[in-house]
Amino acid sequence: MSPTHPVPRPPLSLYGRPGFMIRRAHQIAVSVFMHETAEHGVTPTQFGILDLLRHRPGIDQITLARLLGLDRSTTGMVVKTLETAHLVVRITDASDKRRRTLGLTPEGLLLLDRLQTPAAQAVEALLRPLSPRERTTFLRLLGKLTAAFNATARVPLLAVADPNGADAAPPDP
Amino acid sequence: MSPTHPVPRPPLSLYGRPGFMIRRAHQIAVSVFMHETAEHGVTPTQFGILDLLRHRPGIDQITLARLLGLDRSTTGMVVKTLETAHLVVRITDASDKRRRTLGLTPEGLLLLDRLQTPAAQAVEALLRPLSPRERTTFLRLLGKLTAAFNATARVPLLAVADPNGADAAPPDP
DNA sequence: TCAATATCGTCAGACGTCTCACCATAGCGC
DNA sequence: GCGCTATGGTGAGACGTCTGACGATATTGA
Repeated sequence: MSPTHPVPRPPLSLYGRPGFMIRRAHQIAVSVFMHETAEHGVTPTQFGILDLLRHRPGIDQITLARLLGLDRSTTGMVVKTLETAHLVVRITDASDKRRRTLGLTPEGLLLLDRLQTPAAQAVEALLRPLSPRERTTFLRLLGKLTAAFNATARVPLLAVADPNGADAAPPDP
Repeated sequence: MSPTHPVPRPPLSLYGRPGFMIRRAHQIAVSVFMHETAEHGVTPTQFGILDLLRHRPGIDQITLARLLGLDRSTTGMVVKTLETAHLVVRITDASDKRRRTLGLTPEGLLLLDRLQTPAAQAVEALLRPLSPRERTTFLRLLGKLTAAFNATARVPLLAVADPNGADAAPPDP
């Protein structure tokens, strides 16, 4: 029979599946990020939270979750980890005791600064196989695909608009 | 320097990151698959194993893992789940007692048949936001990106010949 | 005012995923 | 034959992720 594995060669329907390749791409993206930021010990998700918190300090966990496209449980768990690591603080909102407003600690901010370069390198490394033109196309199509599901997905992202300006953004009069 | 944040930057640098969008795409792909196949109670990974086992019955877990781009532990765990569900059988290889050759049970094969339509619908639903031309481009770039990492990724896929691949597939390191 | 509903958050359970450590078996070289 | 190394497989631990259930707090409407 086949004592040792023969080199495969079969036409596998699986390999043409977008879901399969997207999983692979995700796996690779995480791996590349972890490799580039190895010395800092953060995950892509943690980085995402830290990054968002710098831009939108004082938001609560639910808002954070919607901004990142995560569910409440996941967000709460990761934020707790970051709190334990003293990178993030959670303060119960006095005017709404259900809410816990979030913010970066000085250590969190420092770490985020240090992550800028490796994070950018991770992006560069991930897209290296594609030409500049292909990168643009790939990101555009990826954006089109994901954006189309924001309205229907289980956990749609919050519309992100408005740059410039301290306040604005959320509809909070 | 100490980049004290005046935050004149775009609101969320995160949203342009490929890693972030790929995570979203993965999340959406899984969600769409689960929705289309809800009545059958299988996950994309389980489906991948079932599908592969039909094409390559008798392979062992390690080969399966490499074909799917998964690590040994994950594969072992998922296969065990499938075995418990009587969809897959594991037989210790008489000539190499370390190996456990895998195969589909009649139930597994039947389930796989029933999954063909919903799985195809999941692919269709996932790609619906893109035009036919964009779909081709997207899949080509996705394939190029993932293929480029097969040699360097932690868990590279085994080389698999593509029936009618346009190009890509640099099978020479 | 008080009850119904909505929202924030947590917990438990499930699955996927990776790494590291370990066991059992094979193969190889001396 | 014996040890060394390679390989198939399992288990523990960690993290991310989702769903469903539940408690606490707000808001709203009769």
